[in-house]
Amino acid sequence: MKEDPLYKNRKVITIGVVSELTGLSERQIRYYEERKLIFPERTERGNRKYSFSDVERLIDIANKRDEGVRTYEIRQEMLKDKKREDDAKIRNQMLRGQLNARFGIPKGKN
Amino acid sequence: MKEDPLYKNRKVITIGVVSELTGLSERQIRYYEERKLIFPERTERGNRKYSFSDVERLIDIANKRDEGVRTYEIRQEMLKDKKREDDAKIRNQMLRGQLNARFGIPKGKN
DNA sequence: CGTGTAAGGAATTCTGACACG
DNA sequence: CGTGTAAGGAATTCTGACACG
Repeated sequence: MKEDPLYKNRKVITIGVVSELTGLSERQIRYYEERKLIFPERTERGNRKYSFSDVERLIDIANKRDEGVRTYEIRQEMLKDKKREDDAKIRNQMLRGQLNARFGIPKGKN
Repeated sequence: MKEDPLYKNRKVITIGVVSELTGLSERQIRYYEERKLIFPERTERGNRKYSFSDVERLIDIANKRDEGVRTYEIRQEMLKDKKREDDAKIRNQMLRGQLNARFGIPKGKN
């Protein structure tokens, strides 16, 4: 979908730097992964790599945790948001399909 | 000058990842720093951190090296480009100053 | 000049576990 | 549940140097 040069989503930051950037301990960062709140990639030998998006998400998580929200609840919210996005995407595609079928709208920029 | 959320310029990538991203050896990357072609930041204990801009510059450097351009020459080109930019910036500021002095143009963005 | 490599040490990261609560 | 910590090992990074050319 997105272009590759979206620096924001490229997983290139090691956990130590993420820890500095977010103020979270490495233990916390790894735990949030265990709870499926964050999904780093891995280097060949297993070192975690995060994107700027991940860093922002971690800051969000940290704020919610400060408010007392549990990791399970944070995950539920995430899944809800994801569902909304996916539904919106599907509605969009259906609309395009209809328009295209009836009027032969030339394919726009995605 | 620029906003902080410019992911492109934030120095967060370790040399190992930069090596993967550019295909250059760590030795080469450190050498280009020695030759003042690249300027990573350092973590508290001395580990180098690079930005996406740095990665792109390194790829440029690698291409020029492949063409046989020497590091010294690459540096000269860099300095020339920098001077052009700086001169343009100054001309721009002078123009703003003139306009402002004569017509009191409200301060624009930057 | 540009890059490879072996050297030795220090810092990083990883996993699984025990602890407290 | 969420996080700290000590444990042991493996991988990372650093610097200064020798090598070749």
